[in-house]
Amino acid sequence: MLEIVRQDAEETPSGADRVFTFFRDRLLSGDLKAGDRLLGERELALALGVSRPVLREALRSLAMLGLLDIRHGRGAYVRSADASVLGQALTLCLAPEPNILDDVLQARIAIECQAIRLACMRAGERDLQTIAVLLDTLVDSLDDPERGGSADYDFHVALVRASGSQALMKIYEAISPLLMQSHVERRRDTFREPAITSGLVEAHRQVFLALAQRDPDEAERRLRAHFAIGDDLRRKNLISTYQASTQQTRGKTS
Amino acid sequence: MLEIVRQDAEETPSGADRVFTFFRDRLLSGDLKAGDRLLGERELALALGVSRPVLREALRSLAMLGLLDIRHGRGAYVRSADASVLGQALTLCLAPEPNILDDVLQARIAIECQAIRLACMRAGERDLQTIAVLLDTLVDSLDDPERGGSADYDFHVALVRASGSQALMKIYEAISPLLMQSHVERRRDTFREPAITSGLVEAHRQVFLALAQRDPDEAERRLRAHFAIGDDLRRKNLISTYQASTQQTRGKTS
DNA sequence: GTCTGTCCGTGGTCTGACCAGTTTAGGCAG
DNA sequence: CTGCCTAAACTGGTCAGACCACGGACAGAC
Repeated sequence: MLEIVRQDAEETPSGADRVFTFFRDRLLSGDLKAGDRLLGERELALALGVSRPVLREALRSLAMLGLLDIRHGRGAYVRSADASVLGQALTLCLAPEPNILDDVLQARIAIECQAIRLACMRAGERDLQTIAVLLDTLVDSLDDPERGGSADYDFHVALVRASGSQALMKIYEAISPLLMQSHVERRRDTFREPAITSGLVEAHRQVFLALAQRDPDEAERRLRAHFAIGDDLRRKNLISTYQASTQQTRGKTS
Repeated sequence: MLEIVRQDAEETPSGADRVFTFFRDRLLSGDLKAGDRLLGERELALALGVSRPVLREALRSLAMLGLLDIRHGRGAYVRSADASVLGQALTLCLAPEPNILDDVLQARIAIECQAIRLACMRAGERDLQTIAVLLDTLVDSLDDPERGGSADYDFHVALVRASGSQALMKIYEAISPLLMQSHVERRRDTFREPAITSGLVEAHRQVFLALAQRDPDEAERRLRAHFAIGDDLRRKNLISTYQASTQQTRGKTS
């Protein structure tokens, strides 16, 4: 059957907005797939009945949202959905709030705890193998804060990915940039103490073990214990910082 | 051969992008607060050294991201961060994925379970009172799918809010529109059966009780049980649908 | 055959004008 | 003097046409 799309005159849909929603809906419905190339700006403007500046405003907005990849001299291409935009949006939303770092950490715990429960039920053998490899990497890179932090992050990402939930994964990716902010420096301050790092590895191993045994409750408990340790560490670090124990002057007491 | 010194020493920051990031950073740093009014387009264009179309592209992009509220004849005003953009972005990101509804439900469970744990520790008396009131509302609106669904939603939102975590709250708001899609119809199909609805209320009550007693583990367990019931319901509904039990033909078996 | 330079199509920008809502200030009537 | 009503001066919204800058493709020279 033939459906005539009528862009009826609502209340001031305002040209650029019309074009914007036009393309957004095309993207949502799947008419436009990632990699598709759009027509030239002049042709599009003509086809949609708007001037080029207006068309450009809409296109630019779509590009800002990460939906389009506009390249000078090449053209505009549809880009696959990207979580980075999500992250930016989240950052903007949380910008005015204080104590965002701790808050985002709570979101992280939320996602991971649910993810590992799902993973216990749905993770495949390859998922477990991947995580096991990352666990080894974690052990191998204990003395390197850079690589160690990266391995740590990869481990947790693999955990979330093993849940098989795209929604959890996307949200996790979205909060990752916020997470990074505090993660690296925190690790930089603690990696030197062997008791801590070895405990860290042990915590990861226990989480993995519970996952491999497909025990959701146990896995979540281990994971929460792992986070609790980090929380303790952070608290102690805070205390020692404010106690003016100037013996370790490497950190900035900002 | 006069060599004219060009001011753009960078690598194609591309006018509109410069303006965009300029304002975005101002918003992030707090230089621009919600409610502030921007200068006129002509003045801004002059001040930033770009033409009006370029300035407009940037402004329009910011408006699309929900950061600005541009009104014809009035001017451009800074808008407080809104979770609706987050929701849109998430929708866009998850659009190409199948089974988004179930996935988003997993995210919801993740957020709520962590939220209630935090709530057990941080909820104030007024938070508990609010939730108690909503619980009563829930009881009072058992026979109305519209009001009942709304009360249900409000109850869970209050739960998350009681966690005191803005990050959890924002993410919850972001996934809410996705949640709504499946929530209303699901409830419409089940509200008639008294056993279910009464069980539903009981589940909510138990969650609240555990929260009031500040017992994180118990609260999470109750909450998970509550979700598990919904899951069971959905599964049974699915089964009965595919068993061609045509006695209830209101639902489309798309 | 490869390299290179020119050409063409693309997005990027500018200018200047005009249209359309919104506010406001001034003038006119009471 | 007070009140309303109109018109001017904002504001953003749109348009047209032109030109610049970048990238790739083709054709010519080596």
